[in-house]
Amino acid sequence: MQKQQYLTKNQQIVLDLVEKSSEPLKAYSILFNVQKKGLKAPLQVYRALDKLVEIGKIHKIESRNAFVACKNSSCQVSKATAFSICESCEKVTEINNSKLSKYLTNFEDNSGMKYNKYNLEFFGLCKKCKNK
Amino acid sequence: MQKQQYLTKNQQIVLDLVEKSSEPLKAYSILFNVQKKGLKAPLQVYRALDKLVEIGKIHKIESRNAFVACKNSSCQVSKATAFSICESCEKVTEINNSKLSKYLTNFEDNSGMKYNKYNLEFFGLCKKCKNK
DNA sequence: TGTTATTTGTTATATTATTACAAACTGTTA
DNA sequence: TAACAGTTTGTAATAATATAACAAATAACA
Ligand SMILES: [Zn+2]
Ligand SMILES: [Zn+2]
Ligand SMILES: [Zn+2]
Ligand SMILES: [Zn+2]
Repeated sequence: MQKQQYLTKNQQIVLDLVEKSSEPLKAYSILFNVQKKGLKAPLQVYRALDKLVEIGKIHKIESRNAFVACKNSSCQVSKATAFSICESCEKVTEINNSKLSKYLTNFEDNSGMKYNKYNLEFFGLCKKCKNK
Repeated sequence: MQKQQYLTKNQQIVLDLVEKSSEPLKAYSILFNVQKKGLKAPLQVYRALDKLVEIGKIHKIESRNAFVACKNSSCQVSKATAFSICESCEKVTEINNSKLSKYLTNFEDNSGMKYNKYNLEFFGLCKKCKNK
């Protein structure tokens, strides 16, 4: 059998919720919201999240321990991700900038290490919060 | 009184331990190791860590929930950090590359957001692990 | 069908981090 | 000095995040 093509029921339930959300969701907030759909234990949510991250349908915002749906159709896997995070309202946006991704994907330093993945988080104030 | 110049006792104890370590340390591992020095509760460690991160003496590796001492003398505050992380042996190195930091510090996208901070984590295999 | 691998359900537990509040210490000023 | 304000510390309790272990159900397929 080749790599999974379809999402399992639990994965789909979790993905639907994350995609509907306008803000990053935390695992236990997801759990609370899918309990009526039958996912009763943390592990069921974490398993779904793990798989969805692996296949690039969602990303984890590491500094917030929260998850967002990928809005970037060219982002099939979670191996080159960049986000902007407002430190006031906590709005998170996935950055889709080909120059940036090219620059980082090709980045090499003198450590002899070959990078195959990166995650970048920018922090600041969004337009709205800046003007308050 | 102006901004704190000297570290408190607890901060110094925690910093000493993190600086001595060749690998990122987790908060509860730090706690275990400083208990003989009198820091008995998680909060004492977390408070020290928070302050040390704030003043740039240490950095948090977000994807690992672990802390490393800053090896970069020009890095007074934790507002522009980049790390390479080996996914096999978990070795972490702070990247000190002025081109990269200049590029990211000056990065602007079309969101109207002004960034004042970023954190970048590269993943891959270090030289040693690559040749296994 | 029987066999294997994957996914799921369930309980328990481990790990990471914060709240709340009282006590001790530090520097300032009446 | 004594009162005070601000900061740091100690302590207990608890919240929030994440994983281990194992049995049951389901899916792929020879
Ligand atoms: Zn994406
Ligand atoms: Zn904002
Ligand atoms: Zn540094
Ligand atoms: Zn390695």
